[in-house]
Amino acid sequence: MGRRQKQNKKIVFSDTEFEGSRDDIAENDKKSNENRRRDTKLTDNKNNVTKIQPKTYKTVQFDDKSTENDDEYMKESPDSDDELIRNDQRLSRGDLKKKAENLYEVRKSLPVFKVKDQIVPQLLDNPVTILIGETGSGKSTQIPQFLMDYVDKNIAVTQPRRVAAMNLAMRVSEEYGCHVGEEVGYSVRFNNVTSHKTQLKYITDGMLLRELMIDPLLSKYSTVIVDEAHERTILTDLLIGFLKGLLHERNKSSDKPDFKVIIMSATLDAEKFSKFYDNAPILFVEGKMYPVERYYLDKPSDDIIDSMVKSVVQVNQGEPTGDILCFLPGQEDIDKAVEIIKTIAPELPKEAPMLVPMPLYAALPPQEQIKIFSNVKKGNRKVIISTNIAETSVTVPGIKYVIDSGLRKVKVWRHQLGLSTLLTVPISKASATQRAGRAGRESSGKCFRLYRESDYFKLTDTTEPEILRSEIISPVLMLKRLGIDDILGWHWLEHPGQESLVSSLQQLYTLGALNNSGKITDLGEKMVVLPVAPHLASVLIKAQEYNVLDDVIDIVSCLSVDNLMLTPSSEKRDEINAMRNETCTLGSIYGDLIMLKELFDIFKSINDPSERKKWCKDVAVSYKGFKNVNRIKKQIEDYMRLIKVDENAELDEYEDFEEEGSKAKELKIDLILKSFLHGFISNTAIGMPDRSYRTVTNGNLISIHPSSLLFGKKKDAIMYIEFVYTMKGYARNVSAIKLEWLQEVAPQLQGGKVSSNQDL
DNA sequence: GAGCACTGC
Repeated sequence: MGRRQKQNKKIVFSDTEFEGSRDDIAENDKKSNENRRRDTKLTDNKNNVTKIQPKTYKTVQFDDKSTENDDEYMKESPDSDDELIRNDQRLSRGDLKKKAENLYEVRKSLPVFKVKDQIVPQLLDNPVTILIGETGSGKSTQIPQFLMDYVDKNIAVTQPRRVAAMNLAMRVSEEYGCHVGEEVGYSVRFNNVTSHKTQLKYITDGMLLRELMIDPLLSKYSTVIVDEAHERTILTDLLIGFLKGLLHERNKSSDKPDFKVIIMSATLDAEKFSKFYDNAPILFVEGKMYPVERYYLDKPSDDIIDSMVKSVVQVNQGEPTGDILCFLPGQEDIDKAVEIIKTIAPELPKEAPMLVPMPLYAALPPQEQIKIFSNVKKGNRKVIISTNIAETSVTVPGIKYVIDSGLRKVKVWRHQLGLSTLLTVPISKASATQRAGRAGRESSGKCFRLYRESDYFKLTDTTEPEILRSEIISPVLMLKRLGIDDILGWHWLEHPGQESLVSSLQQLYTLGALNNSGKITDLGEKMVVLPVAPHLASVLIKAQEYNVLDDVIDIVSCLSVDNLMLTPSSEKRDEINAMRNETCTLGSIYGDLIMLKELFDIFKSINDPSERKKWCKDVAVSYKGFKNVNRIKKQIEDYMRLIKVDENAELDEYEDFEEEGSKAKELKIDLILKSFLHGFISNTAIGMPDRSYRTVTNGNLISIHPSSLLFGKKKDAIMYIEFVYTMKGYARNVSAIKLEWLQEVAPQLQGGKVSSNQDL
């Protein structure tokens, strides 16, 4: 390449060597932006690329909360995210106005505020605008407020994460001078804080899609702003696609367009969005980041944990105060690294700060996660060792050094095989920049990359959009709900590929969501409403027929909560397994679905919160998780009433297993499992004489996952909710089923594959 | 016979 000039600088610590380059991130990103802009002009003259720069640009230390939208996660010790929301309801209108006036001074210093007069006319003149706002530009908080003065009807600003939507609404309502839920509000799952007054609504993209399913014209809104579009989640991609059709629909009748779309994104992907929306203009606003120096290894690492630990020690001895953030791909690596640092920390030279390692990953219990926000003793140095969660979802304050393995874990869906694989893969350049940027939020910092600079140049520019490597049954059902017949020819922002789409259509047909001509059925309309995957939605509807809906709702709710079952440490493993088998007498025979039901019943039966917590600890389940199960259960019950599958079937009075005779209990369990079998008929396997299992669909070898209560038990046939491939094929959330049920539930299964005569 | 990254409804 030779594009960049280097002043080499070496830091040496045993066999970990960094080759330094003095470029900082801001500088380098600026260069690559310039390259991109040049490319745009070269390749597409019609693209109107406007670079807007603040007239008077000076360095200002921004209030963290005012400039970014992904922060403030888990600062207290909440049972649920919603308890994070500060309560400002007691302030008078006058006090609110005063507060807003004070905040106005801060707002004025934001880069995007300084170019307000240049941006706003552009946004007003075009039905679609692509706004590239770098980190710290203030785009998420300011742009929507600018527009409030000009547009009729409501503005929706979408966010990929709930916490971001809630915090942005909090902040912007303060700036605006109102209570949350008045002129400025938010809408996320379980929480709709809006009123008839609300003009500006921060909303998760999932919630807006849900609104779109109910009102396909989004007639309440004049403007939809899609924020963080560069993250390319499935839901954002879908939304961007739907909005394209909607622009056409809403603006075709009148000369004056009444519907506006703004795509806000970090640096990359601008051209793609612009082309997708018929060469929409691109605006560019610089952000505010402190410089981050980057260093590379001069030979590749052969043991990433070892290199990570050595680098931590090296930074600790060679660099002034400031905490360290390390990126490793997964929990196992992180736990190992933490252990090693804990062990060696007391042995290190006393001149350097004492290292205090802390793990950070989503499966970590909340009380452990919160520790990363605590202060360590003077003279100590925090070392946070994290997964990708610290790249976007959690912002750790006080970070001055980032050490990046350059790896992440990614779940890849193989639709041909109907299984998912968890792979460790190199990150993208965009991701590497984002990780490094975590060191430059409060002051200048340093980033040490545990790979060579030549390896960096080999990385892909951006992370592959999620839609290309995921199961897309639910998106396809949404398209069908909106009456889109030609799924293969739809204007996908990223076309998922024919195979993936055809397989989704076939599965939806098998579930009864589509008819022979590929149109959505009544059942499909009901499934799209339920806040669970289509497979589970069909299970719920079948359960109502079998009159076991309450039990199945409980189980489905448990399945909807991540990290409900905690994985005990290796020393405690046998003890916990024995305890779970003892506690769940039925689960130990029938499997994990019934175990979940038993555990949830016990959880509900304990009234005293501290006793509940103790019980959760004993059987290694998440307390917070079960509280979420309760909320999801209530939501599903509401939706089931809404869609009224069977007028005659009513939600039963709650009865738990203990109150029933053993015969009745057995029958009920059969019906519960049969309900699930209707949704998961292709996730079944037959027990072989050698204790292995072979899938019904294609005879592949499959093993029961060690986390299952049925692990090591011999059954005639099993049904599983998920099929993952790690060291080998594993079935997760396994239940024992009777062989004859397969015939009963799916006679067409005979002789192998589920057939489909659907005309595609 | 041995282990799952991150979100969203």
